[in-house]
Amino acid sequence: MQKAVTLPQLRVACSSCNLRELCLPVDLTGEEMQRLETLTSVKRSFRRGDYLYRNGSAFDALYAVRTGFFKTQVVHEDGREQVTGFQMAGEIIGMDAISNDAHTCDAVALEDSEVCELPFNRLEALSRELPTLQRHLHKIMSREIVRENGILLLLGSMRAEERLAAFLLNLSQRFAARGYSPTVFHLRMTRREIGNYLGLKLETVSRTLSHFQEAGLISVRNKAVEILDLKALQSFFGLTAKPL
Amino acid sequence: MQKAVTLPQLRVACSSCNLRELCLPVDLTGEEMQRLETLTSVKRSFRRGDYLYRNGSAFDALYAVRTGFFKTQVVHEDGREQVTGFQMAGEIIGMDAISNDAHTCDAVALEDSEVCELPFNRLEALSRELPTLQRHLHKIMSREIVRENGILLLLGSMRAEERLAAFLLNLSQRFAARGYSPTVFHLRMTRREIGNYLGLKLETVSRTLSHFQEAGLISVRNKAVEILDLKALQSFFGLTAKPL
DNA sequence: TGCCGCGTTTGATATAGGTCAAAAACCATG
DNA sequence: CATGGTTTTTGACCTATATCAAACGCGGCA
Repeated sequence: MQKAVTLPQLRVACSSCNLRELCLPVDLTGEEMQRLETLTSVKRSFRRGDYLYRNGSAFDALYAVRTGFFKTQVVHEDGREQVTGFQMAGEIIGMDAISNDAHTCDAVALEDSEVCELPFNRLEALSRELPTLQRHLHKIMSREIVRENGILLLLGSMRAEERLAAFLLNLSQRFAARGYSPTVFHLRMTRREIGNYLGLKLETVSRTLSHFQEAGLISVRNKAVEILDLKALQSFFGLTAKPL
Repeated sequence: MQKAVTLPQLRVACSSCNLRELCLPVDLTGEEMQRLETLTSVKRSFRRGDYLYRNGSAFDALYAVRTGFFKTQVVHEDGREQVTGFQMAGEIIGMDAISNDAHTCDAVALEDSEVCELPFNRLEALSRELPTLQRHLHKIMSREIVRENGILLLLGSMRAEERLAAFLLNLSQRFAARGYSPTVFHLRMTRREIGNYLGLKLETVSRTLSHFQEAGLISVRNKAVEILDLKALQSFFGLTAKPL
């Protein structure tokens, strides 16, 4: 395999980025657009397993995933870890760090990935100039709060099967939003990571996926997943939460 | 008991509020302080059980708790509820609503309470003028994300005793920060609400509190709690997570 | 090509916490 | 201060998921 070349820091203007629709979909006039040009950001590459940041790292930027996949996790002092999310292209991470000027969790690449670094001071300054950008930034943070509320519901009151169904459906939607198949995709994370995220042990994840397969809801072979009966999976996690 | 008088909407300036240190502790120059005067907000009162907002309510303001206690909860379509937090004086709620221009959870008063309404448009406009206020607003939202990360850790990987210990210690700290006793306080919520928040059944909450009491860590009598051995409770939730 | 190690699957068994139930304590109300 | 409804406690029992263990399979590397 080709060795990674350490690229000279590549500067990219958000205004001309093809992920902008997902990442910063702000509606700007021509003049405002020019100001957005000033928000150029550095692109950085990561190999699988690399840390984008760690608990305690100094905070100076948010990161937009350009390609690849990350997980974020909080680490308890006794060593226990909790995966708090899986992030894919167009999603923004690092907002946990604003409150303390230091990151409070780890972000790890699950596959070779690239991110855009969005210097936060610059982002704040620009959002003082562009109210629509300001509002968008607020929305992104709010969305993260809502996302976590949803996981709380999962962890606090759903059974293993419901958690897995919700997890698969969520991935499905996000792939679809990026133009990929909502029914056929590859899991980038291990059973252990899925389990950790969902508050389950890896064996339970494996067993539950097998149950889904036996029931004809999905087909799994290692990391390759195909959703065969989307409706059934939805009803599963929704109103009709019956055991298989 | 005296009937609630429906007060004429009382306008309060944040700049002269005695909770400002907790709520909006921004360091402003004299001139900036004058601008903060323009952020006057309406004070509203609630009886126990009243809703401050509901899932679906239109969004136009954040709320700062002035007195009393609230809980926030998300409601799943099948009716299941998940308490996502308990809020006390100086804490700000409603940020979930920014992403959709509508609230995505309920906020319910757990006792007679008052809030300050902070019109979000005004807050945004002012934070464009006052970078320190802007940064503070971002910190508040970030803090909420960090808080939820912590609960994810609780729900995803801690045992019942650890969850309860963490819960009590968290309340203790927050009371202390407001000048109340960190060891003697009244729970404003029921065992069911605590359980719901922590992903446990009310019986488990009750039993676990009884265990703590038998072990001499706390004394509980209904809603009255006294923490007798703070260190032990801490070590409990921290490194030495041994069953009693 | 064959080997090694990690990830996954599956089974057998254990257990934390859930469920069901009943009694006791508490609180608001008339 | 008697009353009825809600909250809490406690006990007995049950179940979903964890734990422990073994076998399998796939992917990377020599």
